[in-house]
Amino acid sequence: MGVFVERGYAETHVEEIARRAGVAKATIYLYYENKLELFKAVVRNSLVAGFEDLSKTYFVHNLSAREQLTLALSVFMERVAGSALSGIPKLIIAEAGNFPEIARFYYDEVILRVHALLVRVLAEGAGSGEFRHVDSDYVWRIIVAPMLLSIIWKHSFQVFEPEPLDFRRHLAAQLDLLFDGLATDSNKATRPSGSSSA
Amino acid sequence: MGVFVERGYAETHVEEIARRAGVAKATIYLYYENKLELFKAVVRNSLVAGFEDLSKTYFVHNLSAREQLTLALSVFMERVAGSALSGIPKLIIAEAGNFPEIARFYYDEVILRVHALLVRVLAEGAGSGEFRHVDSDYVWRIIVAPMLLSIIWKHSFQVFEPEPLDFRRHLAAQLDLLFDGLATDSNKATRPSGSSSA
Amino acid sequence: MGVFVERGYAETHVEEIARRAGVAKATIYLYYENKLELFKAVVRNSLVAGFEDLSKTYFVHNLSAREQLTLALSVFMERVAGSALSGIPKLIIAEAGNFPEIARFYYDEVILRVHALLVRVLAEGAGSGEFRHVDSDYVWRIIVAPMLLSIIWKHSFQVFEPEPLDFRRHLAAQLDLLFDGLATDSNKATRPSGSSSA
Amino acid sequence: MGVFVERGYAETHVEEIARRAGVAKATIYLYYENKLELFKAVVRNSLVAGFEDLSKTYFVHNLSAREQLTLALSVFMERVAGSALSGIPKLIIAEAGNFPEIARFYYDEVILRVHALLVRVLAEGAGSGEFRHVDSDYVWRIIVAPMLLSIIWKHSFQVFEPEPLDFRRHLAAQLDLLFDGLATDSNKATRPSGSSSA
DNA sequence: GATGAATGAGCCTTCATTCAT
DNA sequence: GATGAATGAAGGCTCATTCAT
Repeated sequence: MGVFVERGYAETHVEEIARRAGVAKATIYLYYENKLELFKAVVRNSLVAGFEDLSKTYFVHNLSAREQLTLALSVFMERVAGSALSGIPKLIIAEAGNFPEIARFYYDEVILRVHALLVRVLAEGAGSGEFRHVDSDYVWRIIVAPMLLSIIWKHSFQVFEPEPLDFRRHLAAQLDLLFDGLATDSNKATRPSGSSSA
Repeated sequence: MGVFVERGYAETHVEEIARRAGVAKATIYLYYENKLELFKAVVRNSLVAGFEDLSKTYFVHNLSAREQLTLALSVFMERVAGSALSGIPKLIIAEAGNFPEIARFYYDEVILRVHALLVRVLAEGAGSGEFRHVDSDYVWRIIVAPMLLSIIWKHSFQVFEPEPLDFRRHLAAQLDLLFDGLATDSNKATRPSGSSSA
Repeated sequence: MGVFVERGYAETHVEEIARRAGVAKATIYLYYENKLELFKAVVRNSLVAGFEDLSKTYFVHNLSAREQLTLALSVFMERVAGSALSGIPKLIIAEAGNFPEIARFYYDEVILRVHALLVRVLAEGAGSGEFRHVDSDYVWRIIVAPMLLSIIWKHSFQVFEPEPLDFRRHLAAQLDLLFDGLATDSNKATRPSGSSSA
Repeated sequence: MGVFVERGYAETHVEEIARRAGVAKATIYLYYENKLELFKAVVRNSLVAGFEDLSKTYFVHNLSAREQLTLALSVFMERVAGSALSGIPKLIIAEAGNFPEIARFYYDEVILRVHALLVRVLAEGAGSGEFRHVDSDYVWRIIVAPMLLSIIWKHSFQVFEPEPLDFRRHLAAQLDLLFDGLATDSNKATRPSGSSSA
């Protein structure tokens, strides 16, 4: 799968895939109808692998909303951003124009789930008083964004930097900001529905 | 430029570029040595256009750090994400593997500047007491991330949604979170250097 | 004309011809219908120039056959082999396959004349007792051959040699051999019609 | 190989080569990197074939210099001039300007060998008293010239003549002239080292 | 008369795909 | 089941030629 991620669909030749698989080019066609199906299979399999990997960890309960959010992001960071799976999103982004079907697949299988998950956690947090009420249909993307950026960074700009991006520090920075914001207390917006300040 | 953004480099045929330009294929080669040079020129020109567009607006002074940050993100949102320029970053991300030279160009011309700008504003904010002290070398990416995501969303997943992403609402959600964080006051982390605690 | 000789017809571009002529490419087409006509004109003109050049010298009379032969070869050597005209034969040889019309032209204008000239001189020499009777329809080519070779050498292999071919020495070697042969007298073939043996 | 000889490199299209070989154009590229390599291979192979063909015959010993010379020229005439191999020299001459590398190859592999061979035979002949002492560094080309001319004639001008060139007669004419010269005995140059005439 | 700009036609080359073995 | 060999289809690029200015 690495080849697809590095070079993109068009620049990835069936011959090279075969070589890396240690078989002849023609052999590929015994298992896949054509290059596009091969590509889809690769994406699908990686996605499945990703799901299984993620699900191993996430079925834990009795966590506060904050803990859930922290856990979700941490898990993603470790299992996806830090692994070979990180290539998938990058690939989807790059090829969405040429293969809407694949983008759709990813949208249905990944994006909608992430969306649902985050909206639920935000709602739980708001319900429990942990979180402020926010525009969750938009906020969820703000939360996801740094994850995505870390992946893109890794695949596209890492090479130009002296040191690799420290995923833990990246995550810490996000969580710090995410929960507490950038402003100092005296500079916070005055919110009528301030919590238990009284 | 649209074709390159939609289809990527490989799937964009010189013939189509020529057709859209209303000239014959050979004519393209009067102005560009080859397809790659054409591609680079397109990216470069768009980037230049982007810079000029941005710089028209950003030379404003006597703004608080918060106002600067808000302004920077707003301007980007309007001038880049909301315009045809949004295709550039998407394109760079997709083709970085095949054309490191272009990725490098973008890194030097865009990313480093954005980095410098944000780090400076963060420092100013921290100096003036507006902002908390944060890990600015990592935080700057967290701030940029939602901008990037909005672009990617637009180019890769917008089509699958009933309504287009509302850039203003997206920005508002980010700013809300960015400055104030998600946690309610009583759930903030206790920070030793908490400001108005006294 | 140099370009045609060096590169051949196909590799000689109208653009370069124009550049060397100090005009624009389109200007060429004001004077020549197309590239082929231009090529023919170049060949024709060079040939005409060659003829005029040669004829200036050759109208001398009262020479013995041997003197005539010597003169003819000398003149050719100086006026053709040693000049830019040498390119013509090389060019004809190279392009005869693609442009039989040109080869024919050369055959009619040059080869047949040379043939006639040499056959006549050989006949005169035989008549006067200067030369042996030889198979003049074939011998004439043997006489021409070294001339041609000197031209080919110059255009195709000269570059690989430390010193340029010395045309005078080349001619001297030919004349020496041509008149006296290689064998020592005692090794000559015994010819019944030996000349002044009686 | 015929196509290259007839049309030259530029006018020989890979498609036609493929057609003559009874395969598809793309098949050619399975065996040759590109058109130039194909061309080189054709030349090289023909040359190799030529060498093998020649060497089969020439390892004969105990021959007088005259016999050696006669044999060499006869063999060349039969094996090269009279065969398809005759195309090679014509091709080299035509394309030397565009592909110096190939001309060099031919120079090294063929010309230098021929040169060495002839110079040696001339020296042997002079040593044994069979031949006069001549300027062998120039004379060798005079000897080769008619061979070359016969080839060129065949490929470029044969078509315009009613009868094909008779190689045997051509060779006979050359040998006749080569050994005995053109002049009758009484018209020979008076050479001090005249042999045993007395 | 001269030319800058434009192009149609064509060739080399690549690569996903097929198929006989 | 695997593959070596072959190819159809397509794209990048070149260049002789045209034409409005």
